[in-house]
Formats: sequence, C-alpha cells, structure tokens
Amino acid sequence: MMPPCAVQAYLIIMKTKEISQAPTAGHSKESLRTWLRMLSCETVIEQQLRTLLRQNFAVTLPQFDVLSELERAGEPMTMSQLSKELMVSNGNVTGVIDRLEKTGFARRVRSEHDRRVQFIELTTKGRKEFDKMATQHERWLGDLLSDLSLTEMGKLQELLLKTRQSAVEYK
Amino acid sequence: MMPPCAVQAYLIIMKTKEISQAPTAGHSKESLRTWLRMLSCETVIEQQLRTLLRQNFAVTLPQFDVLSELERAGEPMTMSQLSKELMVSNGNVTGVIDRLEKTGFARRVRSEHDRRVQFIELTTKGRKEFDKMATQHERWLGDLLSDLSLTEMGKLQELLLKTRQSAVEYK
DNA sequence: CAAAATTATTATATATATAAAATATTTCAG
DNA sequence: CTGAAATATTTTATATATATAATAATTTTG
Repeated sequence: MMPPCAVQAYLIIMKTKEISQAPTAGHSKESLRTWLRMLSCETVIEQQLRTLLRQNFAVTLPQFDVLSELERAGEPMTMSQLSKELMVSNGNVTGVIDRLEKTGFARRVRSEHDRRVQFIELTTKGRKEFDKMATQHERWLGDLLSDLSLTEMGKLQELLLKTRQSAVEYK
Repeated sequence: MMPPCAVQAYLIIMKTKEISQAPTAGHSKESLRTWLRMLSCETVIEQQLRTLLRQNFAVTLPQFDVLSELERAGEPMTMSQLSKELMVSNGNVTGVIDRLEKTGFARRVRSEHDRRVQFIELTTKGRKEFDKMATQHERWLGDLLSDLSLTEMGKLQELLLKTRQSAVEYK
C-alpha cells in the first residue's frame, strides 16, 4: 500500500472539482429539457402579449419594448444603449426607431458634444400612449400568470436569475 | 349586531374566492418582474445558441428547430404540424423549409391521399448532419446551465410548466 | 351531385432580426 | 498635430416573423 502524499491529495481534489464542474450526461439531458420548457413557456407568453398589444394599441412588441426601456430610463438614450439593454443588434434598433418616429412616439436628437451620437427620446404623445399601454400590459401579465402564487414567482425569479448568470458566464 | 346568515356566509366565500383568483396589485407587479426575468434569461441563452450554431454548423436557430422537430417526430411531418409544434406562423415555415431544401437537409413530398398536403422529411444528409449538431447542442446546454443542480432544474421545470399552463389558459 | 364551408399551403406586404460593411466622428499615439 | 485606432450609427444582404390574402384541394350540406 502506498502512503498518502501531497500529490495524491491534489489529484483527488482536482478530480472532485472536475466532477462537480463538468456535470454528468444526466445533467446535459436535464439542461436540454429545462431549456425547451423555458423556450416553450416564453414563446406562449410572448405570442399572447404580441397579439394583445397589436389588437389593443396597434403597436408591435419590439416597439413596445423600446418605449418601455425609454420610460424606464427616464431620460433620452443613445442607439447603442438601447441596443445593449434590449440585447438586439445595432441595425435592428435603427429600424424600430424609424417606425417609432414615423408614428410620432419617439424622436431622434443629435448630441451637441459628439455628433456621432443620436439621443432617442419619447415625445409627449409617446409617453402618454405608453402609459396606457404599460397599465394594460401589467394587468395582462397578472392575468397570464394568475395561477402562480407570490411565493412561486419569487422562487421562479430566483432560479431564472441563477440560470441567466450561468449562461452569461459561458465562454 | 346582525346574526350570521346563509347570504352573509355566501358573500364571505365569494369575497375570499375573488381575492385568491383576481390577485392584488402586488401580484401583477410581481408577474411583470417574473416575465422580464424570463425574457432576459431566454434571450441570453437563445443568442448564445444562435451564435454557436452559426459558427460551428452554418445553420440558423429556426432551421435547427425544424430539424429537431423532424428528428423528434421520427417520421415526415406536414407544414401545419411543424407550424403548430414550433408555435410559428404557417408562412414562416414555408420559408424555413425552402432554405432547408436548398441546403439539402430536408425534402418536400406531396401526399398521395390529400394533394393539399406536403410531407417534410429529413434527407440522409440532413439526419447525419443534425445528429452531429444535436450532440453539440446538448453539450452546450449542459455548459450554459452548469451552475444549476439537478434539483434546481427540476424545480425550475415544474414552475415553468405551471407558468406555461397558466398563460395558455388565458382568454 | 353542386355549392358552400373547411383545410393546407403558399404568396404578399411589412416588420423584426442578424452579421458585416460603410460612414462619420472622436480619441489617442507618437 | 496627424494618421491610426476606436466608437456610434446606418446601410446592406439575408433570414425570420407576422397577418392577411390567394390558391388549391377536400369535405360537408342541402
């Protein structure tokens, strides 16, 4: 029998670490199942909201998302900020803002200091209309998730946050 | 003081029921928070998978989803079945299949019995390529969700299922 | 059986999406 | 101070997406 030594102890530690970090085949399978559930759940809610927004306010979901972000920020935002916050490409935001300008909900204002920058701000009409939408939007979500208790939603948020953090860290 | 009576008891029951079914303002606010967390989590994972698929297999996420569905079904599917399962519009599937035919991953076969129907099936090349993709896809998900234990994923799946059910029932 | 309703798919118009290239402007290195 | 690198946005090409209309085939009805 070999006596215990520092190298062996180190190897044992590394092996244990490897096991807990690089999960088993079962973990991957379960991750896949979890992802498919999340995707399916998200899609159902998204489709419902899309339809409700279109039918009640003649606005698209991406446009509503931009308005939300502008309202939440409480001050004009640049294209880059919007694109980063909403996790969509730069070019995409350009198009959505084009349409929001056309309907008079938002406006581009060129920065004084840096002429590359466009600040996007809500118009009076935009803010007024958005307030109505936001009230309904929150009510719809209350209805859509009405089967869940506050406790369940708390737990769900916690798990989603942890999942997001895990995915963000990847690579 | 008024004596207790059947009508009063009924009113109390209805009020209790109303409270538990039509949740408070707090419930709507929490629902909104839950939804935003889910959307953000889903978006992060979706973007990661989109990039990984594009860079490693030159395939788009919607195309991969169609291939998955065809493989999962184990037999040819109609356009309507695909559109329903993937929760996207009919016209959308038409375009995705057009591109999958162009790259030789899938094929349209007109039904004998009902000439309105097109069966979509994987080609040999399509199945072979998809198998490689699926293996990687599952591995990527294991990595993306590596911070979650099996227990946590179980709980998350349970809550997502309940959420989806709640949203599906709406209206 | 013939007209009407239904079903399956595709076509069209418009709005997101992405990646990558182009443009304009600012900052920074030497 | 000048050219190179970096930054912010738009443009382009392509691929999803939706809703709605059109087309084609089947089923239902009277």
